[in-house]
Amino acid sequence: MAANPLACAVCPVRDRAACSALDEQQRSDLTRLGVHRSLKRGDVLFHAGDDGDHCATLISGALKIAQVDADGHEHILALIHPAGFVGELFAPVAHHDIVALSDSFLCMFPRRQYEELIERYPALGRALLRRSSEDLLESRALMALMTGRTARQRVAGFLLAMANAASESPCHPAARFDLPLTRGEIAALLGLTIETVSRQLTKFEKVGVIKRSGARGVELLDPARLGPLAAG
Amino acid sequence: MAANPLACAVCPVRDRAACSALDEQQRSDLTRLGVHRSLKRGDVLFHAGDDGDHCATLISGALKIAQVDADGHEHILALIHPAGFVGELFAPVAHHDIVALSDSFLCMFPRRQYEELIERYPALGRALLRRSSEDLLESRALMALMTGRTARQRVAGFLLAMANAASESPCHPAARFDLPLTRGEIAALLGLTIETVSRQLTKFEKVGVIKRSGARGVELLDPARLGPLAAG
DNA sequence: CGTCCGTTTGAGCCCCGTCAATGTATGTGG
DNA sequence: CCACATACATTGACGGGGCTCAAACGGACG
Repeated sequence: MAANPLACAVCPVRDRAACSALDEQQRSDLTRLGVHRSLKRGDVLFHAGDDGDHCATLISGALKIAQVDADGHEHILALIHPAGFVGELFAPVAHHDIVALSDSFLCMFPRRQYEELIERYPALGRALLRRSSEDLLESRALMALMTGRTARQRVAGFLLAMANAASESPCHPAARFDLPLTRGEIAALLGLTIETVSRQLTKFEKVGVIKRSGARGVELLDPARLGPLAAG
Repeated sequence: MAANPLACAVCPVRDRAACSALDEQQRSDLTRLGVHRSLKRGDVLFHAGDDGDHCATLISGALKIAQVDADGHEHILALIHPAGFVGELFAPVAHHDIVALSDSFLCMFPRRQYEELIERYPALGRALLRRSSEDLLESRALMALMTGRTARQRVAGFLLAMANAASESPCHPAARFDLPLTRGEIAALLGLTIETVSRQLTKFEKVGVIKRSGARGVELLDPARLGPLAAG
């Protein structure tokens, strides 16, 4: 957890994050508000019930939006990727836990002052609206992935989604990547159990669709066959 | 499907919808753009793949955001209630089908001109951001309702959600209401089959938690017992 | 009265959750 | 360096909940 002056000039998400809607002059106002913060895997950024007095932009790494139900089981409601925005501008307290899935790096801002900047610079508000709309689409895609689909379809769909997220170009999936999630987290995301996820992965490996290296590494040997597995 | 001049003065959602962020003068600009439209149950407002050249505010009734998967099964991704906003401002084409669940009434706007109005009146953009954030929360609540829960828990949670939506005051559920969804639509929303939904409802009635009148009517005899059913 | 559409109910089976044991990687202390 | 502890992953056996297939029921409307 470190705090440094921001360095937008070399920021890897400077032209994808919400702040990219601002010009140099406007961004310097934002710079004065924000500080960097780094998280290690497992670190909690916000806790459900916390005062929602900060928000942030993810620069690198990955976060999960999670919730623990009455039975003590964790449900993962969404993943946040670099350039994503974190924080609830309109809720008095946080609804969910925000936890780092891998070592991560963020720009953090005091919420109140960030909101003032939205009023001062409408382009920032429009950029956030765009991000929010994209998050909504992604959330609905995740719902479609999970609703009324078998374990095989969910795991196949998840692998495709992770391959696309790992790739720089959004059109073609990466052939080889590391999962930022444990089996338990995959299960919590897909609404399955650890054992079922594990069994599906072994099945995929047995039929030659993927190859596992260690617990996290995945290589897509036959991406073309994964699509049909996810659909049918 | 009718088109009339707008009558904001008597609009039932005039202080909850996005346009409530505008003053009289600004709203009159919006009025010039929009027309009313009424839908009957089953009417399609937007089709997936359509040019996203219109957006709308729902005045009364209810809509579903739906998608048909490769197997031909419909998945319902979200419900839209009065004062809700419909349309994708940042996508070239519609991702989902938007269909009326019951007879509905909307304000429709050409998207391009609506976007211009957002640029001219930043308060409108902020209101939409707020709505979008709320939709996101709702979408994630629906995910939590469905993930890793039994059929009984899902149907119980669904009944509670519908009772709250049917009530005017969001705190207390309505004791008696009509479901705007068929069994098939409930199943498509909860990720179950028609048969399972039907069986759960008969079980609830047998143990005296609810009473059914016709296919659509539901009376909550013992709302206090429904919460635990949904949680545990 | 008859048709159509949605709902209800029943019978059987399979997928996936539960419980349990084993395997593997990493770190810690002697 | 090895023994040990911890955490995560894999694999197996078993049972139950929900999906599939199938039939009967009920209301709306001509």
